[in-house]
Amino acid sequence: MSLGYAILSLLERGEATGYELMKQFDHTVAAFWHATHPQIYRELRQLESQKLVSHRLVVQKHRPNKKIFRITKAGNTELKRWLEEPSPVAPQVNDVSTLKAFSSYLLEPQRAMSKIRELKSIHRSIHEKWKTLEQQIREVATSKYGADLGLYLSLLRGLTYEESYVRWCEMVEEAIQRATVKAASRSPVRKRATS
Amino acid sequence: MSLGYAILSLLERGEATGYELMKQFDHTVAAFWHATHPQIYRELRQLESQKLVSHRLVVQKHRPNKKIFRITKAGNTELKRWLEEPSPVAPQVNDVSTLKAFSSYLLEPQRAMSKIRELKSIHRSIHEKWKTLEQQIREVATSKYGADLGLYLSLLRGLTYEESYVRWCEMVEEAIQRATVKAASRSPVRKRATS
DNA sequence: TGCTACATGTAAAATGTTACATGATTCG
DNA sequence: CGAATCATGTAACATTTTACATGTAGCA
Repeated sequence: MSLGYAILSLLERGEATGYELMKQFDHTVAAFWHATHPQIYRELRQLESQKLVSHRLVVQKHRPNKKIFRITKAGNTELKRWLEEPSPVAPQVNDVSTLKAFSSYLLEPQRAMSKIRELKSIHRSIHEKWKTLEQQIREVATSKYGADLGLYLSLLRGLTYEESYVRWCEMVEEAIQRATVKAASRSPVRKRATS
Repeated sequence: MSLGYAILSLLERGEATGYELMKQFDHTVAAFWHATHPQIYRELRQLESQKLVSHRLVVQKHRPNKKIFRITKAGNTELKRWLEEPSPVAPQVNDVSTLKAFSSYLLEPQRAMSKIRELKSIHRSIHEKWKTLEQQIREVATSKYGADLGLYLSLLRGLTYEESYVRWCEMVEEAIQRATVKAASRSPVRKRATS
């Protein structure tokens, strides 16, 4: 129940509604976790049944009431226990773009090339976003050992991940170039590149 | 049904049994896709019902019979169509180790430090494995535009991914160091580091 | 004799996504 | 006046993981 621990990790930093947790997944911790709201509401109910979180109801006029969740003492203990436990080494898996690269030889080289350039520009801009954020919080986050440092560390993962994605795109471009140039240079007087 | 396309991508390179596909997921294309055998058998049945793959039965004595699957013409067409279609940009998500780093401030700095070093050594050795493989196939794979190039490109993704993971671990070590040293230097005559 | 590899599958549980459903407020 | 945001949830569906189940062959 990793999602449960993700929620506990957020609630450890302060109480929140399901809706707020959802937004945190989409923004703050997007670098390493994603969850949709039905998932979150379901998991919150489960965590509550295990007494790892509790909630209080805030009655609102002219708006639906909200349930503000907080982590319990038991939840805090469980979170710490889980931190100590060894994590399974999950290899990088199920990346659709890499899967497409695997079969990209079925496309014309020029087509494959333009696809990879599109992908590069997307990841380059995500990388820029992380970079900006990193610069903004670096000083404060690394000035003391606490929650901000944790946020900073996970943000760094987003940064290095996107960096590696851009780097990969560049290597793919080079490799395609090399493969097509080499192939062409072996038959200099050709009519069509692929036949 | 991305798993379906992963299977079609493998079968495009040659026929295989469900068992062989499973092994390919675990070894050859482990850099970007993972699937368990119940998943593969189910997906093969589904692909067959859509006429994207077909199979022939090979009767074996003293062993269970095997079904050798191959991609159909329709499957090949569908694979090419899918390659052209734009992929959703999936951000890097649901990494348990990064999630733990997010809450690592709950552990003693020394404990967090030793955890990240363990993680680094694991990813360093995976990285080495990809690096060796890359060097072995680079020349052949980039000498012509074909299936080997595709394999090479996806392997490069595994390489850059693990590289970025190791780099991240190093940055985490540095950041923890900085945060604890800074905190300590603000109270030079201390009895305990954390109190 | 016990472990690994071969080879296939089912069943159940857990997890994740998409669509449906409600209703007020704020911004342009 | 329409779109986005706030705030909650359900229902149905799809996907993924784990455990169960079977049986042979080869190796140490």
